Amino acid sequence: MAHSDIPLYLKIYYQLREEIESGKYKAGELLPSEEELAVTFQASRTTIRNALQELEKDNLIFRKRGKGTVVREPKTAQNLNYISSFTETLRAKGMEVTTGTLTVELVPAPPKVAGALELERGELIYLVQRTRVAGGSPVAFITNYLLPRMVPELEKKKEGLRSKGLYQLLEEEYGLRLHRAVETIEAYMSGPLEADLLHIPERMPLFHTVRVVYLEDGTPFEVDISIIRADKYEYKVFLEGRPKENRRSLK
Amino acid sequence: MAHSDIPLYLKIYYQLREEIESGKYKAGELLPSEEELAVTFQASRTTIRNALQELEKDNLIFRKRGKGTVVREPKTAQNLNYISSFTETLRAKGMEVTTGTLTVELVPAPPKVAGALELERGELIYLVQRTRVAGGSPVAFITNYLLPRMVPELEKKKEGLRSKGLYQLLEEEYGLRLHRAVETIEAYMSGPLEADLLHIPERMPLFHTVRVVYLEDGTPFEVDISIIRADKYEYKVFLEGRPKENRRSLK
DNA sequence: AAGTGGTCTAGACCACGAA
DNA sequence: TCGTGGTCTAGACCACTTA
Repeated sequence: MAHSDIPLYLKIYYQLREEIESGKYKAGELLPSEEELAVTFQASRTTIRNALQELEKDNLIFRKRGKGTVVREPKTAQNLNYISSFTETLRAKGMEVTTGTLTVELVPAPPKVAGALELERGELIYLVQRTRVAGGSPVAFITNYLLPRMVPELEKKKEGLRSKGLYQLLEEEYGLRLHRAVETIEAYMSGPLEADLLHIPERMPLFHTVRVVYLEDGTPFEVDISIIRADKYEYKVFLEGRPKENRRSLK
Repeated sequence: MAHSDIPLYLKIYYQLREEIESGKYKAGELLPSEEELAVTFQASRTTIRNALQELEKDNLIFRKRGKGTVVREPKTAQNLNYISSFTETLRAKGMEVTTGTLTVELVPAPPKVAGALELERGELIYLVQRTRVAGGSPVAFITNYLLPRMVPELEKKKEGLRSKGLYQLLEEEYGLRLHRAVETIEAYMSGPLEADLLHIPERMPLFHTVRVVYLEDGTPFEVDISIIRADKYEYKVFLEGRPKENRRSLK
């Protein structure tokens, strides 16, 4: 009698999420009190609170002491900024994305990349370069540098990169968990090189992004440099709250 | 003998944070086990876990079952994306920012803005337009639309906008708490209008951003439309984790 | 005054990682 | 096998909101 390994509080979380999303509890309304939920789910209040905490992380609810647990307007229950590849982002919008050119090779790390990834000068690193095609025309030229010790024999997985996003492959094939990333976005105009790579005229607006990705333990792991046609793409950034004051207790 | 109203778990959180930041526990090292901390702080393990959870939210630690609680590399303990004004962002980088032109007026809401702010067509709304100047030249033209019922008599605070960022004024003068925002970033080239507003040639790369800001209860409250010289500015985006799978229990 | 979420305790058993 | 964090219980008192 497989009683599933999912912790109780997560099961409760899923069910409540479903009920909120299905409209059983509407925006602005109160959820049943923690005490009531504890009875209906046959769980302790602590477990209920654990489930509610997950819903709060998802921004589906917020809580008012003395009042109750309020269902949020779905409009602001947006996702945060996740580490997604260009391909994943476009596909999530329903666009079809294919790969044009694709190369995978081991090269000495360029100085800037070596700095970001904490390497010695000239250490070998995987270089992946791809053209991404959407709607029949190239829309982005993407360069990735990856630490070889984390992705051994990457060149053998080359064909996987045609269909999957890079990050999906890193997760599925190497079990890597990406934790954080910092991305810098600039805009500039195409020159002769970009015109050639993306088959566009010169003096077209382009995004130039540099992203450094870190693993759970803080190791910098990958550098992603993308050149993207600005007339075919827009960035969405989700912002949350105001900068924290550095509160200190007065004693 | 004021024994302070701060909950015990927060006091423990502050102390541990201090000890991490002061270097008592170094990156990569383990914190004492929850059991040990419970003894030294004379608190239950639940309370200790509450404190550690706060540290985890701050990205100062992460936990490994069977192993212990690990102090993170400070490098990835970066801030997330907060709702900051253009001015605040530039000032945080140490740049001096002043205001060029500045207008505040009540106008009928344009259709797109009325849609984003859930207004009736033609309802009146505050329109704030400013030129931001850095290093002697205009770098951005910023347009804000704000709900009048939330910021009564905004025109009287006009001069405050010369020195402060808009969001700082909203907090300090109106006690508004900004909760979430969604920003869309595009790049395009200057035409005659932009050339005039920012004193630049045509066909220069520009950022065009549209931001909708929501309050805690989910009310859309403000629309910010900015045009920024791309040769003077870059965006930094902090990304966190991978998109959640939509796991469902199988029973 | 009654009901809500916030904090806290003292225990228990489990799953995982390392020795 | 042992120590770690993860889950869970049953109870308690407090702070805040609303009536």
